[in-house]
Amino acid sequence: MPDKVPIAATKTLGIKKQGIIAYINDETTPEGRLLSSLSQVRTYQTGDLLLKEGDTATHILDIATGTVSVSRHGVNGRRQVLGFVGARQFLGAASTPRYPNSVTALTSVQALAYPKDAFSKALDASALFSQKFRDLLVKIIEARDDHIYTIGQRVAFEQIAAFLLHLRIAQAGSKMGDHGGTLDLIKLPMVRSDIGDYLGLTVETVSRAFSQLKQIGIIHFSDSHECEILDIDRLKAIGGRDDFTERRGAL
Amino acid sequence: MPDKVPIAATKTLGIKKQGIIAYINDETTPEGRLLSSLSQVRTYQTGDLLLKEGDTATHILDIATGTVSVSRHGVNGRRQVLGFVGARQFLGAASTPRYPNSVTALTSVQALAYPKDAFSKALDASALFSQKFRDLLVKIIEARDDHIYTIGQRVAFEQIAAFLLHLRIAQAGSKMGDHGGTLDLIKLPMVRSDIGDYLGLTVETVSRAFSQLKQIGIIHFSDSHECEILDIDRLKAIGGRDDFTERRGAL
DNA sequence: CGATATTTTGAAATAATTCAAAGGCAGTGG
DNA sequence: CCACTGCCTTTGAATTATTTCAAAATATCG
Repeated sequence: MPDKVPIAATKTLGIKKQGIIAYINDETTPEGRLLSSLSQVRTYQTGDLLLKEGDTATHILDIATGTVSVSRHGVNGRRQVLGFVGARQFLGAASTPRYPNSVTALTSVQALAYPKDAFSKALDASALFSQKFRDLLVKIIEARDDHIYTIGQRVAFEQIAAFLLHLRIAQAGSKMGDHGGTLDLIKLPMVRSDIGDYLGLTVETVSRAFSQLKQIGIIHFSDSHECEILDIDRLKAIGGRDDFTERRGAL
Repeated sequence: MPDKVPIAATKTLGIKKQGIIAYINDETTPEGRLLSSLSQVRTYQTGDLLLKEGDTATHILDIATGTVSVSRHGVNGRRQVLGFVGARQFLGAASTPRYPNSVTALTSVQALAYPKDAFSKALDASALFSQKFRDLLVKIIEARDDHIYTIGQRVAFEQIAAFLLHLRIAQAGSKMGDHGGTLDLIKLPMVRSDIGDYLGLTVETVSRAFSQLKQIGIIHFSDSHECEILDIDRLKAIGGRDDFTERRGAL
């Protein structure tokens, strides 16, 4: 019986539970099982490129552990970071034959790679999987809309506050079922220039905004990649869009 | 035989061909036909609200004629326009029970309203419809990414150029099969403050950017809502992100 | 045609960038 | 183990893009 289990599935048994695709994929259909068996585990180091904009789109990636940035490069050295993607989020959906964005590892990363064709077939084979995947896409759109609102309507100061609130929710989500606690200790795996490119600001402005929030006692940094929220209410007053509902999935 | 055709379908026969949903909906399935028959035509005047953020999400709207803006309102009078949506684009997808955005008519508008439940069922019933709809969602994400890049990385001057290029492609798309010509005569159904709220700029800055482009001979306005592109190459040099592939669908 | 809203332009104020430099932290090799 | 190197972060001062405030010109609507 062990020899009937596909190699990839065996290898990935531990990690699979962490991927959002594995979570929503319907393994009651033959295509669903096939998709599951065809996935491969890929590991990356900090700084590695998982996907490169312009490359032929062959796989859907499902982040199991670690964090990546999704970005797009302009002609003159400009770069826009479109999002930071962590566990239980996926990457690689494209309407064209090529990836529109680059994906870079901010930490060491374990990802599951699903071949695009098998992925499509599994979606076609299961209305439920299709439905859940569609829901993830809609949530990505809603997250992009939040981002657009932040960049378009808020000043630097508020953008940073909104960014922290956003990370807070994202990290609360990935901790679901965990030993609770530490909701207000935010990990920032990205460097300041990533944050700047995410918000359309310079590193200096990002740094100044953090300093401002520190100075008025709203946040505290033990080191520059770990932020403690001291006054969540005031932080929400500055950067809150009402609530920030939890959103999952990312592109 | 005529009495077997559903009333709504009869009434909407002329208009249906123009909606993107009718275009991609698979009427070979019973649910597909049902969806088609359940749609109703709605007409709006300039300024009317088609959907209001926070209202219960009951329908998917498919714009047949006219243009609308999709926007989100902040607490302190701020407003972010997320997109301008014209013929052959749809609205109303939401991951929550309520619409996340408001939709306002910029011109008189004819739209087809599909009940959400019937819409979901039709998607479940047809893998092809589901696939095409998924593709529209991915294209919306890609359009949002273009928008984020524009707001985050470009200066006012370039944003306006990019905006014009974007409209140009959108309008070229909706003219497909038309008597050709006039690709470089851009209609601007929205007012300057809509453009400002779309790009995160003030009306004054928008106006100044247009004036700048006029002065260097790149564009010309016959009236403030009709822009002629005189030098497309220079416009692309300023606001072009490489290409701007044609994108369809919108949220 | 008059009244109202939109667009444009100007001048002053401000937020953010650019340029510049110092301080902190991590990794490498003597 | 410490010092050196390189990168990241922070802070300061000058510059610039955009906003704000204000008013005139133009278009729109009843």
